[in-house]
Amino acid sequence: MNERILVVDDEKAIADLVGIYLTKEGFDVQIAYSGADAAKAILEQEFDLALLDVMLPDIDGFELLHTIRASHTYPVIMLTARDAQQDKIEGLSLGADDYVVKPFRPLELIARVHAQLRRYTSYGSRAQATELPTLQLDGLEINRDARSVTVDGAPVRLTPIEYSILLYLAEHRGSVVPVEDLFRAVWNEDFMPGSNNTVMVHIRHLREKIGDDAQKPRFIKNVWGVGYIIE
Amino acid sequence: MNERILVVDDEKAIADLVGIYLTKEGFDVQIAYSGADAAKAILEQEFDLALLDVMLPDIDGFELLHTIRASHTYPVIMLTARDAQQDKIEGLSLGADDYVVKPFRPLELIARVHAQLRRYTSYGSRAQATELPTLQLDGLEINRDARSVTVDGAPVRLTPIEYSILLYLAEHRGSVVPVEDLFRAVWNEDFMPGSNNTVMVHIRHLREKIGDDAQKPRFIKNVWGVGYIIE
DNA sequence: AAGGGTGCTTAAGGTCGACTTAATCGCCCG
DNA sequence: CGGGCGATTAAGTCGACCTTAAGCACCCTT
Repeated sequence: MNERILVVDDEKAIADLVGIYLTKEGFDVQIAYSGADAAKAILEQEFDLALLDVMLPDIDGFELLHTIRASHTYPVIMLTARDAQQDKIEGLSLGADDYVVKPFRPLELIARVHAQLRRYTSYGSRAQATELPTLQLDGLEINRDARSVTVDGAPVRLTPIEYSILLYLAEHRGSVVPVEDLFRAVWNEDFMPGSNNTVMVHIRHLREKIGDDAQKPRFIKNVWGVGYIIE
Repeated sequence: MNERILVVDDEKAIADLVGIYLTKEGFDVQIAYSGADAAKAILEQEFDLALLDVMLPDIDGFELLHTIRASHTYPVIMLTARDAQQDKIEGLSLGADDYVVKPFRPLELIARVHAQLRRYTSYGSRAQATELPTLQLDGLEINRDARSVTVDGAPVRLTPIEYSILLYLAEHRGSVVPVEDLFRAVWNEDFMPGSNNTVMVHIRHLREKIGDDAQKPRFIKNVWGVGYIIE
């Protein structure tokens, strides 16, 4: 059973985008485009985590937070806009388990969601679908907390983009990741002709650092015409 | 028998939220929305810990603290508003065991409650794992009680902000702390473009005082594009 | 076997973050 | 009211990192 996540944002584009990323992560996503819909969903359904936009036309996010807390203990992450008055934002985000400032990188949001679920499922009542802070595969080890990577025990220093690429591929190991998806997850921008090359150069640097030979790669393999995969 | 906790805050929303979080942790929670109610509860009931808002319409939080201390020894944690630099010192010197600045993360509050209860119950009937007042790592030693720091045994004098930064990094050792998180934790304000530089200057002073070279740091290491880490 | 598309490599340039230094602001205290 | 200390802001340098471009190698199709 996958974790169920409630996403609340009146901006359809943002809500849908977030929904897509979370779905790709293997979550069951429910989207509400208004505070009213969200309130209804909160009362009628069970979730493992909620993502609330602070600014809603009908109900503000803080009220929804209270609605949730009245009968549930699952983590709540608030989405706040950067422009609005900071004091108000702080007040509103009071009581949330975490909050993310818009615009955010998809990977950052995903990371925070995972972090909260880790804490919730390990301390809470639910059976643990243990999301470990360190990811291990073959001789490759990724520590999310420290953002560190080791290959056969030897530490490897990666740049932010290299790390993001590796993490995304590792978290989707066993699945082919289209270059387009990879680009959007890491850069949070639309894929353009030419972006392809950018990704490739980073892949190359990455492979160099983790000791991967493009001709006979141990970790990051290319799927011709589609993208990359870690098996 | 669960520990009993008294929560005092005139803002119903906040008090209720705190109550929910504590209940979820397994505590018996009693909430007072006014200083008068709180005073009554203090006299009539026994508690293991109290959370007091400093700003109350009718009675000052410090007065409640005195009321408690007149006949009880259980830990008291003060909730202070943003501007708290002065309140902090005053509250502590007046006998509060800890303070939490609003807005706070629920997890932080819970952690402090647990810490205080551990200390309190370890002196009482219940044997418990001791909460170490001093944090040690390599040659760095941080004494929370005395707010003092030594490097290889040599005392180092830090300003409040420097100390806060070091303490936060030390408490999260092994994890990369994003500059934004660090800023929010120390300043209790939202991160703005330009805050970055402020953090850096303090990091520089800090490194200077603890004998850290930015090029090859022993304690505070930088993770490019993200933040800082003590390993 | 040839050709077009795709992936790999290399190198150069531009950008951005980290560090440093120094000047200014604000506050407490004498 | 001025001195001193700490906090903040500004400006400048340096180096790491990212992007872009171009040529080469490889794969797949016909």
